[in-house]
Amino acid sequence: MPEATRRLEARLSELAGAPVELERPSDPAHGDYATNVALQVAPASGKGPRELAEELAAAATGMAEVERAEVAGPGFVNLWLAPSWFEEALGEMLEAGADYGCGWAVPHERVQVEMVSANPTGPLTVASARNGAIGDSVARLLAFAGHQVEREYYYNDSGAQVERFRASVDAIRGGEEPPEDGYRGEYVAELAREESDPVATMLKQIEATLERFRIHFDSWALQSELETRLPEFLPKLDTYEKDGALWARSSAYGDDEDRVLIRSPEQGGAPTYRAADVAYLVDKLERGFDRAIYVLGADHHGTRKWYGAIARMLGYDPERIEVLIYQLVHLTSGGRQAKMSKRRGDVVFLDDFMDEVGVDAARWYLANRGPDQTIEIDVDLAAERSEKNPVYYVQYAHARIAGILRNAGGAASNSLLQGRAPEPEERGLVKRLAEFPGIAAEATERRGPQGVPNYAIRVADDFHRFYHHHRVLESDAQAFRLGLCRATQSVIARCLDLVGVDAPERM
RNA sequence: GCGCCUGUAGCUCAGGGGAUAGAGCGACGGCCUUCUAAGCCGUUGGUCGGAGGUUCGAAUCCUCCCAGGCGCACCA
Repeated sequence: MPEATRRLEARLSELAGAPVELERPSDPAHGDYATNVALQVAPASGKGPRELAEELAAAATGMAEVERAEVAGPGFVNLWLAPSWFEEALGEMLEAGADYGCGWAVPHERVQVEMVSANPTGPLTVASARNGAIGDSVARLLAFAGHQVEREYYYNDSGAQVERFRASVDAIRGGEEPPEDGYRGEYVAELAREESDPVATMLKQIEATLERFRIHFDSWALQSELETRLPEFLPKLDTYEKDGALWARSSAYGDDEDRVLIRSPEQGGAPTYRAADVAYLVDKLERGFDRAIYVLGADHHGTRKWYGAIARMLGYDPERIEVLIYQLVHLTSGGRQAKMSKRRGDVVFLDDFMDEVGVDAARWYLANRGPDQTIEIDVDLAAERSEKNPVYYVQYAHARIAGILRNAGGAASNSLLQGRAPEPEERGLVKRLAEFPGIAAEATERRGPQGVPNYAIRVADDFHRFYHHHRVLESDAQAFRLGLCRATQSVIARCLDLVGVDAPERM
């Protein structure tokens, strides 16, 4: 929020005796900013809301940033901003440049975001892609907010699934069919033709796919390695034996049920995945992360409370553990639906999806929707490289601005109106850009990136409208409009970057 | 049966207490000798699943009901 707005809010808050949050009304007839504070405070003050609103409006009229103030409806105060507000706000953005809206978080934390973490038993699917798109965008938002962020991939290289996978490859190598509960598909046959360890090959392939998807991992954690540290942690847990197995009494610490840590002898006596979870959680926290975020698909939501429970059991502050759940993804093409399951032939792999729609559209469509929504992506629309596709609409605004700036050569850009009143399209655009820090902060705190791309569409709307109505170069307002272009370009580039989409100079 | 998520325009979805509920796609109609028409402008289209409740004010918060998705392993 611009400093000028903060000043306004502070002074109005003092007058009203309650915190004022200026909001942007949807109807332009209601001014540039509005506040409902009179409605909220009136019951306690003994005055009528209209009367209070009148007092606030009268006081606001005298403020330098305010051109005009009105009372409307049951007691809203509507404000129209003075030219000086637009100059100051744009000036702030230009001064901040690419850093506009960053670094607001206090205190800065060390945060680990663990994401994707798919078993290395097959290529990544679109379901894992949503995990990555959300996790990576949240990581980017956290870093933008000022936190120190590390991305980690945790892979299971020692459980029953991996053994089944290896057995399937070995079977084909021996000229047999994979076992009934094994893995099939083209990629299994391909791995069987190579000599290398299929798990290692899969991991390499997964990393390459993720790099292509623009997710870079700082570290990779192995389940087998963490399991070796179990003897260190098991005695610290609240456990009991039942039916020959060792159980964690997690239900006493907020989990829905108790979980088996060590299988009974009849089941092989090996540690479960849950046991490795314990070692991993301690490992994360002991490595010094203030916060550890797990990104899990809805099919794992049953274990959501487990992580907090073991933190509590081991005496750590459970607030340091966060579990982000996202719902499933369906793809449609020509009205038909593809279901994703790694063991069947009709899966949609992330690489195929990127081939089909491009990396930009893939990232866009997977970050575009709230994590709580089960989403359906129309592959045909996502693949369309045209005006129908919002991702290109936004990129086009960026490229258009790049074109103007190229044509401008080194012409001066600033935030000075030189006594001119800003045009409606200029007002709209500056106000829109002023929303950006709030949008980024809200997306970060909600751990949901979807607000960013949706906001970027609004910025592109406002820019295209401004562009259509006003000339930038060789106009009387050239320097101001070039400044506006620069600020817009930088906000669009940042929005796209936060969801892992490129901002092209030309299209 | 229990738990989590969801139900908003024909379709896919924004919307996390405010004024007349928005966008994209779809459908229909205008605008290119001017910095990129991947653009702009307009029309069409909604009992916000239902019923109660809280509030000056509810798509938004609470309760119940209905419908759908996902879980409820000594798989992960």
